[in-house]
Amino acid sequence: MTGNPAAGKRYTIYDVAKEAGVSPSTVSNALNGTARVSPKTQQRIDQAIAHLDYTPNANARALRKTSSRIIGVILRDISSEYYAQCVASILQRALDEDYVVLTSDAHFRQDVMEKSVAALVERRVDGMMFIGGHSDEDSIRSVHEAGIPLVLGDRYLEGFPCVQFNNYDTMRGIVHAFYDAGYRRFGYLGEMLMNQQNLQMRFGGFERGLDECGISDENRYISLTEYLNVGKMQPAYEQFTKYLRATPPKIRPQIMFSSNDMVAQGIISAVLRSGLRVPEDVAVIGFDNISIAKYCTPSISSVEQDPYQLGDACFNLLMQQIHHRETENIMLTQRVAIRSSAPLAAENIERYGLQLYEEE
Amino acid sequence: MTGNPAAGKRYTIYDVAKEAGVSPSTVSNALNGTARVSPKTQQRIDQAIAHLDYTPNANARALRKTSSRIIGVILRDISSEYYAQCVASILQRALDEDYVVLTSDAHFRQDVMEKSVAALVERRVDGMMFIGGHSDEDSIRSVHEAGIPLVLGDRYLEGFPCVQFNNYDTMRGIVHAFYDAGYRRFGYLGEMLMNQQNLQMRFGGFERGLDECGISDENRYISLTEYLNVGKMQPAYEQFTKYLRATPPKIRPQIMFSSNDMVAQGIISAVLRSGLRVPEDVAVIGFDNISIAKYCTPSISSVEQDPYQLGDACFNLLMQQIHHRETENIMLTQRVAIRSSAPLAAENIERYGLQLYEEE
DNA sequence: CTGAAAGCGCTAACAC
DNA sequence: GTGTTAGCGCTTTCAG
Repeated sequence: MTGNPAAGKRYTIYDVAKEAGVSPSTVSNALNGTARVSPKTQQRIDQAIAHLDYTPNANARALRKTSSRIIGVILRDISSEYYAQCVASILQRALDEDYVVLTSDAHFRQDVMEKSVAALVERRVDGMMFIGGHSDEDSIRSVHEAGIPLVLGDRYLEGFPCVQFNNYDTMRGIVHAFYDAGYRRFGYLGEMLMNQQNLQMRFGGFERGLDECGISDENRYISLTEYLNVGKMQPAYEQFTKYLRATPPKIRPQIMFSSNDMVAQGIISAVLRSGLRVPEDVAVIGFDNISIAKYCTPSISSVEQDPYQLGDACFNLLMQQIHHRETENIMLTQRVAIRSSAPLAAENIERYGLQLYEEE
Repeated sequence: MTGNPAAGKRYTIYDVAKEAGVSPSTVSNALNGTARVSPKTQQRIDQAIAHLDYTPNANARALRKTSSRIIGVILRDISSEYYAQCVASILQRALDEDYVVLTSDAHFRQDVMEKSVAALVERRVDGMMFIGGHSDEDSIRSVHEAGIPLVLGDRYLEGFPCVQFNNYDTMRGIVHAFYDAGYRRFGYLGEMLMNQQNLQMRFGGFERGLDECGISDENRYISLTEYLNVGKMQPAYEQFTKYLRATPPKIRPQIMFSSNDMVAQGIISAVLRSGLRVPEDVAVIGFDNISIAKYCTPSISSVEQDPYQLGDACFNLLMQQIHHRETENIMLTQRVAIRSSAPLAAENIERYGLQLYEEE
């Protein structure tokens, strides 16, 4: 709090050393615990630091050391509750471990992704996390080739450390569970799969389940639309409204699966505003279990995949990578939240090895 | 793409200089456009850079220059769609302007806030943004005293550059509008106001409106609860369910105002699950206009305050601060999205100078 | 336990 | 147009 130098200008370790009557290296040692410092000296240094309101310059430190203690996080799209919560957990872990986080949002664009990656490389981040990515393999490979530790979150790419959810098994199990409960016509509405590996797994599990249950093509309504990559509810709403209008009741799916809760809500909305009922006419199940899902009318059945757990696991894995420890990919377990939009008995869920999400 | 040095180790400007047969300063000039470089030399340098896959070290640059081209963003709580979207717009602007963003989430805690601020100061950020803060005046003042440019977003603090929304006028106007439409008993459910200036303004405008309309105390139901600072829907739901059970119909509010859409949905949920109707028995109006609001059943009337506009304005203001230009505080205009949970004729809204949010 | 000196990678004077 | 050199603030040998 003592008078600072001109704006921007701050005191250096030399100023502290002079004030404390020791050498800069001793101050450095005291600051970092690099070598023992006598209690007396320590105290004088502490006083000087407090007196000058000295703050070490982390950029200078990063320049000198091999590590910057910066990690970079690149998201496919930060502007959803789900990924925001994931980031929140990463930020917390980082703060605890004295890392600082450079965040970047590619919002689905390859060029933005490349520029973001370049910026992080220039800052000499100690490691990077790619969360929920999309058609950006080149960027990832280039980071890897530059020798920068990296981790992929909520996706999988051969040869890279990953944290994934068990999308395939979950979807497959849910299909079986609803089949057992008497459902015979199934629908899916979601984004184009393209390079989104997590969505591919979901859809793969879905189809596998249908195959195993002997559901024929005419009893499947499948719509993968690129519009959903941008907006969520509006396109889902419009698309499904149109579909309902054009399709006789006997043909339309008894249950709709969707790629996230926003899309699910769009579908529900379409059903209700078309004068039909959820779940009696069409049941709907979402993904992500966003916080509002429980309170919607009807409440939305959803697949929960804990974003905090995701962030946490990514952080752990990245730390291991940075410290050159052996790592194994992490598979996190999704849980099924059964609510009004697609009701089901708990035992139906658990029979297929799925975990039930219990409301608090 | 040529073989990199050992992991982490990268080529320097000297390597590029040697490869191109020029001096480091020429490379620097070529890189930064600091001085004219002959086309031939430029080309040789470009080749060398490409050949070595050279990336400048931004930390070294930051050490040497007066600016780090890092900005710090500290959020009260990043884990909501609203603030995530605000961050998204900041990230985009930053990328365009060649800044890099260190993000921090205080999640309402003073100690976390302090540690975050310290970390950003160590990195010598060129400026900081405090978005949606809370009881952290000391941190802000200390940053200011350290001579670091800063901006406050979605809040106001005397003496600091701020970007705010017109909370007071909006709330006041809405009260009048609903009064005109015949409503006589008003309620408010939200977080404790404490140091949250934006909430204080909202509540202040609310009370002012009621006073002007001559609404007596017994026709006001006001609940400011600290539980809402943590969860949103669950506590709102529980609280309002309890309230409804304990309160005779003639006394309960005809319209409930709430501090955000999550709370609004909690209230709506409580009303519906108590066997009452929205809006016939209790109308409900939220805040933030999150993307799902339009698609809930009933759709939620809400006050829209564009998070992208907020982020953008904060970024602009911070740039001005950094470049020592004169700045004026920015007041952004909220818009009222009228939907089923609290219907109202458009002219009622516009009569009080409020802007109507038109659905796309 | 403490100090002197070199150097991390870059830019900015200032020569040429 | 280009090169030489010093130094940003720190850590790290290596002596003492």
